[in-house]
Amino acid sequence: MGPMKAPRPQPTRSELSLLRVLWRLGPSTVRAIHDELSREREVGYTTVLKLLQIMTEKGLCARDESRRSHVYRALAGEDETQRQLLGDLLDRAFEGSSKKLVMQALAAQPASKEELAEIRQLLDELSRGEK
Amino acid sequence: MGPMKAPRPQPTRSELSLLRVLWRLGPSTVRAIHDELSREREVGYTTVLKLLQIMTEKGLCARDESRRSHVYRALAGEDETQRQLLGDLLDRAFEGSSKKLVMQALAAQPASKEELAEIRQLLDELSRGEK
DNA sequence: GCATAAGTGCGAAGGCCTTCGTAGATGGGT
DNA sequence: ACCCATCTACGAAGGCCTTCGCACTTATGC
Repeated sequence: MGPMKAPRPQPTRSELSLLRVLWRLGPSTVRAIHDELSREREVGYTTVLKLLQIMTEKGLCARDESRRSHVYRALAGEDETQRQLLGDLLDRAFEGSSKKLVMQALAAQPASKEELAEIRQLLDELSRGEK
Repeated sequence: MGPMKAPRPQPTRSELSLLRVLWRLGPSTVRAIHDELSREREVGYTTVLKLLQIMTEKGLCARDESRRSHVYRALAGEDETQRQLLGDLLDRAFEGSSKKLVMQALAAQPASKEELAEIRQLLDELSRGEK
């Protein structure tokens, strides 16, 4: 048995909002991240900085200190994070039934016809694999 | 415009775990809820009591005090709560795209063939309405 | 070179969540 | 009537999250 590596912790609410910015912009300075985030909500510069430092400690992102303005990049992937959050919600609120979850999601937030078609296609692939 | 009635707050992690018990058991005493919850994790009796009191204040449940042992019942419905949680996650992590959410959910937590069929059926209904 | 702007690090306040101990009230059995 | 088990109420501790002010450092422009 090798050493157990700590799984990436689940991002908190505000950490996730920073991750979303990072996913959108790619590696960025605090300044850039702050500016981008400020477009959707008011937030202090040092708040963003502090959060990024915490996220770096937790392994959610990494930073390049070679320049004076450090450059942060996400370590947590978007898909990985989404699946992590979904898995958690699945356990907490849907007794692990992804069918229930999917049906509630579709019922609550109707998707467009095109999107429904894409989902159907995925469904087909899954059924085939499942056969 | 009538008076704005406060929307039901989103249940916290542990509130949700109590709601799940209430949904399963129906109206119950603290004792019964505690016993049931104890089957899955260790928790103090007064912890459950306190949480139920808080939930009552928040409007997540209501209690009948006509007997000495108060009887609690959920006010937040299961479907309603699930949709609320999904909606929140949708905003926070999926940029509001239910398609992305559904596809990640299906990819991450494969459902059985039967379940996939049920989902497909729902999809058909939605497509029809969407036409 | 010096003032100013921009950047990082530190620490701490305040809020919410979770948990539970303890006190006091109430009912049941003998 | 009394004792014990059961119940509710209250408060508070501790943890994590979020936010930011302040001090210090480092580049930039005149």
